[in-house]
Amino acid sequence: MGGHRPRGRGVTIEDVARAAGVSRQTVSNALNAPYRLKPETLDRVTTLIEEMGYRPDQSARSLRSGTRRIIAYTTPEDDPANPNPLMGGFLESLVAAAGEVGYRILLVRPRPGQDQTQAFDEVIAARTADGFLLSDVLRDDPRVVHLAERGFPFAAFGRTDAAQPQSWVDVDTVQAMLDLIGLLVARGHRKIAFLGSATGLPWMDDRLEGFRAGVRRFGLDASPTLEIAAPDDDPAEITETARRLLRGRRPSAVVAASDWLAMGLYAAARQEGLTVGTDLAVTGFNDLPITAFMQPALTTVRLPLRRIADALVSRLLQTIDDGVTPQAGLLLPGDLIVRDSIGG
Amino acid sequence: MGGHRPRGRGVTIEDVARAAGVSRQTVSNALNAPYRLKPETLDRVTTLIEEMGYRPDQSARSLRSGTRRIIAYTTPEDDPANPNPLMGGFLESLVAAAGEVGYRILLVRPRPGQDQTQAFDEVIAARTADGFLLSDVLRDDPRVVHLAERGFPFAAFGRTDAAQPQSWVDVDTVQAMLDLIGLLVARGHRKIAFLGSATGLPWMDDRLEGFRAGVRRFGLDASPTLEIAAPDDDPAEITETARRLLRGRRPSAVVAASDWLAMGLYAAARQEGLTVGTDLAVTGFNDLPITAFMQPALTTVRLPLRRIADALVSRLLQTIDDGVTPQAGLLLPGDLIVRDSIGG
DNA sequence: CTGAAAGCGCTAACAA
DNA sequence: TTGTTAGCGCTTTCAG
Repeated sequence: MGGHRPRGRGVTIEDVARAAGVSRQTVSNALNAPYRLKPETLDRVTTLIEEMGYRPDQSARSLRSGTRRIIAYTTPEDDPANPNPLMGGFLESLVAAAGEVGYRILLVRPRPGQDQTQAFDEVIAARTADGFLLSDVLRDDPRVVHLAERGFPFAAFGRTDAAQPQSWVDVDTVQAMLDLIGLLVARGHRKIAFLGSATGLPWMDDRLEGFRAGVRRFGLDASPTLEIAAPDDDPAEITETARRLLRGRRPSAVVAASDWLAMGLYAAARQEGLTVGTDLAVTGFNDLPITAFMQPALTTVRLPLRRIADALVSRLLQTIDDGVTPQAGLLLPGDLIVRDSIGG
Repeated sequence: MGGHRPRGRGVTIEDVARAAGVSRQTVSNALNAPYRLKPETLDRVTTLIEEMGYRPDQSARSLRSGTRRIIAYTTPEDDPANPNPLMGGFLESLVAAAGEVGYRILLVRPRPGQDQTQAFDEVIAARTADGFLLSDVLRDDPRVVHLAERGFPFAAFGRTDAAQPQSWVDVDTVQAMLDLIGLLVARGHRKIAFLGSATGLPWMDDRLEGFRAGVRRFGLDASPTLEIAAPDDDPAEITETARRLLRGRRPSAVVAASDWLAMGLYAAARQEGLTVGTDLAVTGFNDLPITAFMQPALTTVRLPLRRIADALVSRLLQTIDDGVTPQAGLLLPGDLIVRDSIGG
C-alpha cells in the first residue's frame, strides 16, 4: 500500500517546543491564547513557528477540540450542461465570507445509493463539519426539518415557513418587485403584465406575489394579464408563451420573473415587431452576466450574494459558537439595476 | 467556551464493540477490512453499526491513518457579479467525480493577507487535504511549480509546458477548431475570420492557434482577417470590434473564441444589417446555457466537463495512492454542437 | 505565566 | 480470526 503519503515529515508542535526550549503547551498557547504568554516568550515562539513552518495538524486539533472549522455546503444537484448560473457567484461569496472568519467550505453530496438525509447524518456522525449551509431552500424543506430534529447547526438561503426554524436569510423579493413596478408606473405604464414560470419553486412564487402586491399598491388593472410559461426552461416554449402574452392585452410593460424569461420576451418582441425599450418595457430578475449583451440592456434585480453569504455565515457561527438559533429570518434588499429596457 | 457542540453524544467504536461483545479492532475491521472477519461476526457487527448509526470520527481516523479523503480545490478568484459561467458546471462535475471514489471537495482560498503559495503550504502542513485540483492553469503556473517542488499530489485542468510536471488534463482545442473550420469549409466558406480577445489566457491562445491550424490545413486565404477584441470582457467593446471585423473583409463566416464573443458578433451583425445563419456563419466556444436563446442557435464546442473531472480525479488518486505522477498530459476531445448559426 | 498529565477516537502492528 | 498495545498530534485540565 506504500503510497506517497509523507508521514512524519511534517513539523509537529513537539519540534517547535524543543527548538524554543518550552513545553508543547506553550507553543499551543502561542497560537490559541497568546495573551497568556510573556511577550518575549511569545515573540520567540512565534518566530520559530514561522521559521519552521509549523501548522497544527488539522485532524489532531479537531479530534481534541471538537471543532473542525469546516462548513458543509450541499450543492443542489445540477445538470452540468445547464448549471445554475448564480451558483458560481454564490459559492464564490460563500468561500469569501467563510474564509474571513477562518472557515472553509466542504462540498457535500449524497454518495451513490444514499439520500440527502443519510448524507447529512454521515457528516454529523463523522463530525466532518461544524455546521451546514443550504441554498435553494423550500418552505418546508426536508433538509431543514432533518437538521432541526438533529439539533445540528445550519443556516439556509431561502425562507422556511413558520412551522420550521427561522435560521434563514433571503432576498426581499416583494419589495424588489414593488420597486420595479413603481419605476414602471412612474414612467406612465398602467398595463403591466407578468411573465412567470410554473416551476412551483418558492422564489418564483415570491416574484408573482410581489407583482400582485405591486398591482394592488399602485391600483393597476385588477385583472392584469398573467401568463405562466412551461415548467421547464425550454427557450422555445418560453418564447412562445411570451408571444401569446404580447398578443393578448398588449401590455406596455412586462415584468419577467427572471432574466431567463426576459430573454424569451426579447425574442418574442422581435418576432412581433416590437422594440424593447420603446414599444415595450421589460424587466428581469437575477442580473445574470449575460444581460449585459441584451439589447437594450435589461433592467433587473441583482441579488446581494455577498451580503447574503455574510449573513448566512454569521448566523451559522452564532449557532455553532453560542448555540443561539435565530428567532427570525433576515430579509435583505435586492439591488435595482436600472438599464435601457424600460425606455429612456 | 460553552457552545453548542454535542460532545460525547456520538456513538464511538467502543460503544459498538461493547454492544457486539467484540474488540474495537474488530469493529474497525468490519468497516476497513471486512474480509478478515468471520461472516457471522461481520454480520452481527455490521448490523449493530447500522442500528446504532455509528460512523468513524473523521478526525480520529485521519489522524491515525494519515489520509483525509478530501481534495482541495482552489477556486480561481472570481468577481461575484460576473462569475465564470462554467464554474458551476465544472464544480458540479468535480463533486460528482470525487464523490464516486469516496472523496469530497474542499474549497480553498488564501486567507486575507495570504498569497496562494502560503495558502497551499498551510493546507499541506496542516494535512487538511490529500491532494489539490487546479483549474484555469497557466503554462508555467506558479501553483503547479510550487506543488511540484513540495512533492504534493495534484492534478491540473489546463496544460503546462514541458518544463513543468505533466499532471494535467485539457481539452483538445486545436482539434475542435479544426472540426469547426472543416464544417464551415464543407459548406463552402473560404473567407473565414477569427474573433478573439487579447486576454493572454492560454486557452484563448489555443483557440487562435487552432484557427491558424485550420487555415493552413484547408488552404484558406493566407492572411485571414484576424481581429482581437479588448482584453476585458466589456460587451460594448466586443460588439464594436466585431463590427470592424464584419466591415473589413466581409468574411462569410466568423469563428469566435468564445460564446461570449459570439454574442457580440450577433449584435454587430444585427447592426450591420446581416442575418446570422444566412448572410453570416458564426461559431462559438464553451456552449454556455445562454446560447440556447440566441437566434439562430449557436454552433459551438462543449467542454466535456464530466470526463475532465473524472480524468482529473483518477490521475490525482493515482498520485495519492501509488505515488505515480503521470508522464504525459491527457487531451480530451470537445463535443461539437452543430446548430443553426452556420446556416441550414 | 509555564509545565505535566491525560486522553480525544481511531487504526497499524503485533500477539494470541 | 480476533484481541492487545501503542500512539497519531493536539488541547484541556490542573498543578506548579
